[in-house]
Amino acid sequence: MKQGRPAVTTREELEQVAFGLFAERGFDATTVDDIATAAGIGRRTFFRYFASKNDVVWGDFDSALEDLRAQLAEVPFAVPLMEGVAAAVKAFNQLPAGAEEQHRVRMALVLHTPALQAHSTLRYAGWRAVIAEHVAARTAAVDGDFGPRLLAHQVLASAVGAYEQWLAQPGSNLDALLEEALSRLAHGW
Amino acid sequence: MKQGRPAVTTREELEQVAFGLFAERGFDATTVDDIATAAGIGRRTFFRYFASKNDVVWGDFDSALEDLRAQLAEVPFAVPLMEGVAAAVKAFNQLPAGAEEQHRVRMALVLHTPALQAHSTLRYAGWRAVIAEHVAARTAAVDGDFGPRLLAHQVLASAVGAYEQWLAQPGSNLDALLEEALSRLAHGW
DNA sequence: AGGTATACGGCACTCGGTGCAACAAACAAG
DNA sequence: CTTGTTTGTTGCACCGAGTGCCGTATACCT
Repeated sequence: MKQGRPAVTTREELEQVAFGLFAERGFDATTVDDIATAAGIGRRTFFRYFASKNDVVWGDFDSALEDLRAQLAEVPFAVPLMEGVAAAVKAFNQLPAGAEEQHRVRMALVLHTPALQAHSTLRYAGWRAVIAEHVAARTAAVDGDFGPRLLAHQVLASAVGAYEQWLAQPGSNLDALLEEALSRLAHGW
Repeated sequence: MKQGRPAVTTREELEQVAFGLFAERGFDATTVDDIATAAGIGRRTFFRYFASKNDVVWGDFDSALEDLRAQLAEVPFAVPLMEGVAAAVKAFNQLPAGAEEQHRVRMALVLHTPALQAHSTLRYAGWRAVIAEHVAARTAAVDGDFGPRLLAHQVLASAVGAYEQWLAQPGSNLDALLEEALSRLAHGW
């Protein structure tokens, strides 16, 4: 069944290697060549695993998005819109115990490195689309309506704001920050 | 008094040339060489006028930010926070009659071109900083407080959402969309 | 043993961006 | 008019990300 030459490494392994280098010399000072060499693969091969150097930092964000989509779909229809969204967003950002430190490093990279800050917008678009889709489905919005898109923007802004605060304040509680940010929003919806 | 070799062109002129090419072939298919050649300058010179190809699209955003800052500073202390912010944001996005079409083109580029979407985040950071600074000043927040940063994120999200809607719906009213988006937020603050 | 599917990775190229150094054009002072 | 100073232009060489092409390597299957 399993035909073809076996892959010589994995995204996870490359991620490990790359994060090591990023921690050492910083994201910008690490070239794709550095990563490839450190991982013992060809530079060209690196780009088979990740579409760009930026994408390394995001792990498999796409499957995480699928989880979010599933989370949202499971929310009972009786639950008020914002309540369900807030619950799903918080669940989305719940980390398995022990992964906290790693997640801090990852998010610090994303939020404090200009190149990654910029790139993040493209990833956020997919995230917003999941939220907007859910909102549209739950509010009987017609295509092109303002509501879903706007709410998705505002929810994302709340989440990013919460993350910034979480990173800026060591020891703070991400879940509580998300709750605070999203409950502010809820008043308007 | 006016010493030195005179500049051979201006940012505005380069902007004109560049927008012409962008309209013709699209942003990505236009190289910096194309712009420089079309403007009759050297490629290296282009980068004396704009730090990057992306920045061409933003005109002199920095001075616009200064206007926003001034707008906010002028808001009487008696005016409720969100009311003042909303007024300033709407004023910031008020266009001189006739400039509407040009502004649509500019914003469509920013919001619909991946490379520019990504870059926009870096510009937005400055914009958010202006808002956050104002909010901090008007709410007696101490440094590191969550409020100002979060509100800035949410206000920006509202504005971007409004712009997206404005672009998606020909004939829609940007000011009204901003009003709607920001009034939603106001309930939580 | 031969075929096929899949992954690796070198090569050459494009494009954005930068540091450096030479050159050009203005004005001012002698 | 010449010389110096200031400021702007531009070519050159280089770096790094990203891509298309293509030959090669390594698995499994018949």
